Amino acid sequence: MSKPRLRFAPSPTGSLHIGGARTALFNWLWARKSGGTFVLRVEDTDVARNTRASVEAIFTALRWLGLDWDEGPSDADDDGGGPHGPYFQSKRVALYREYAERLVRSGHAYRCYCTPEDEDIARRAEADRRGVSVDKLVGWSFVSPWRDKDAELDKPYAIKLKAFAPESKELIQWKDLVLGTIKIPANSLRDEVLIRSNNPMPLYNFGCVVDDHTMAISHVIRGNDHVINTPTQILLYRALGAELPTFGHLPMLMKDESTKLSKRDGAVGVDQYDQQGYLPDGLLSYLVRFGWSFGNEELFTKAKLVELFDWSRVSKSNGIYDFKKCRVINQKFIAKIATVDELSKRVIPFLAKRELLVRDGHPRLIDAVTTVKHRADTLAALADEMDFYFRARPVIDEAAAAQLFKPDVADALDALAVFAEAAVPERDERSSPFADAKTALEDALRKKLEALALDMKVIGQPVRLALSGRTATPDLASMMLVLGPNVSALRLRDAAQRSRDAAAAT
RNA sequence: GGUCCCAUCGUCUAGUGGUUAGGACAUCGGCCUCUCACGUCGGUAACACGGGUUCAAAUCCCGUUGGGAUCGCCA
Repeated sequence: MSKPRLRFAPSPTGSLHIGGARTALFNWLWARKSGGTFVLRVEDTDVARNTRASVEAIFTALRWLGLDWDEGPSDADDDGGGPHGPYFQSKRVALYREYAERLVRSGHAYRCYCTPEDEDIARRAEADRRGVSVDKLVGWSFVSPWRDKDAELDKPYAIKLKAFAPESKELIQWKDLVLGTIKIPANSLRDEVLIRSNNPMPLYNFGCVVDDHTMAISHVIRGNDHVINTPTQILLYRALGAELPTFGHLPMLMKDESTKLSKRDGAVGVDQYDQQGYLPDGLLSYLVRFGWSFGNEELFTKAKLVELFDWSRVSKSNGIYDFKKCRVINQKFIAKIATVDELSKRVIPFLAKRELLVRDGHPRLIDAVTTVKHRADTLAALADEMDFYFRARPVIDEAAAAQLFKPDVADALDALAVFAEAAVPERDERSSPFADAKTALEDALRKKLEALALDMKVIGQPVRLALSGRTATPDLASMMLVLGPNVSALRLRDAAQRSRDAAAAT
């Protein structure tokens, strides 16, 4: 048994949709789990809707997610040159033509000289006959008069598959990896156009099968909306005399119980998650739950996913996409799974957006992240929590300052500035673990307050505001530690000064 | 309407003939506490309905209801 080959075959009509990302993930997971191959193929046959920018966006999104492909384009201009290329359908038109003609010769397909206009006329006639409007005409399909003729006229023609079989009692069936055995009556199928009369691009089902066949794809894993395409594709495989791949249809992502998730429903583009500061594995942890679960665990690294993934745990029912829950998962991922090191690297661009130029390896970066990682649900929020550490002067919450910086706390703030200079250690990479240093400083601070006859409940908020400019931050000792003795003292003295000035103002 | 698929707390789910139907998120309340978080303890909350099969059904079968997909010379 040869190694599985799976593929993700997006159509470049926009940025990568989270539904597409979910599909890509499942294909990628099984390829990695099984030691198989993950192929990326671009289904760019809809010239009117495809854009170069979309191709780039999809590649960027896939790379950001870490879903690397073994075969496929290397970028929008370069086909990559894998063993089964090209990987852009637009570059494979000769192949489709060749296969279509072969099907005509073998009698599985035929040349249909009806024009789309002919079909349209027939459609209207049928609608009139039934007394309904054309857009209400369902369950009707055009039957071509050319179906059983072997004509070769000097006119444009479409190539159609002979699938329409009203008298057939046959059931087309397959064992779906997710859904189990599915049986569909052969006579419910239509004669599908394989290649148009006026356009060399193949239609979806045909291009898909020719490519999956020639690319030796063994597992076709896709959304549930493709179940209905499967029987036609099976017919195509048969006509080609090709072996059937294993099909698997994943449940859909819904907006609510009765609406499919659409572009207007908020953040549905993977790029938006990147911009908002989600972690790739955080997003993936949420997405993987649409179809797969592992007990009550909901936080997974890719490595863990590859280890745990199995088809037997894939579910059949649609799921409602919950943006809030997605955010919560990301928050937990930041707090519990992501390493401080990774977060430090990833938060830098988000600090830069706030004009805080912190370089990787900055001595306080790791400590700073340590103090706030359980307080943020995105990297953007993380950067916000860390903002005051890296600003020359904290941005003071003036409303809070008016309440907290009163003359009666000035002496206390000055005293604590002295304390900071004496008791807060300079930290570097060789320092003791942050938690230990924090505990030690906490004790010292407590003793100091006792000696000064100050109540933490009273002086806590003024100190917090002095150090950070804010009223909600990590604990005092942690902040002093990250800021260091000199900056801590400086900020406390500034606050003491303001407190005295407040007396003059009133 | 035809064809196909699906159905456990608000949401995601565990459950594969015998469970007080479990968890997570959300929600509500307590604790912790220098603030906000985090953490922690506890509460509310579900097998869509109706028939079978069986000593026993959330689990198997049938039907009903509800929901989804699809019915293009789109993908």
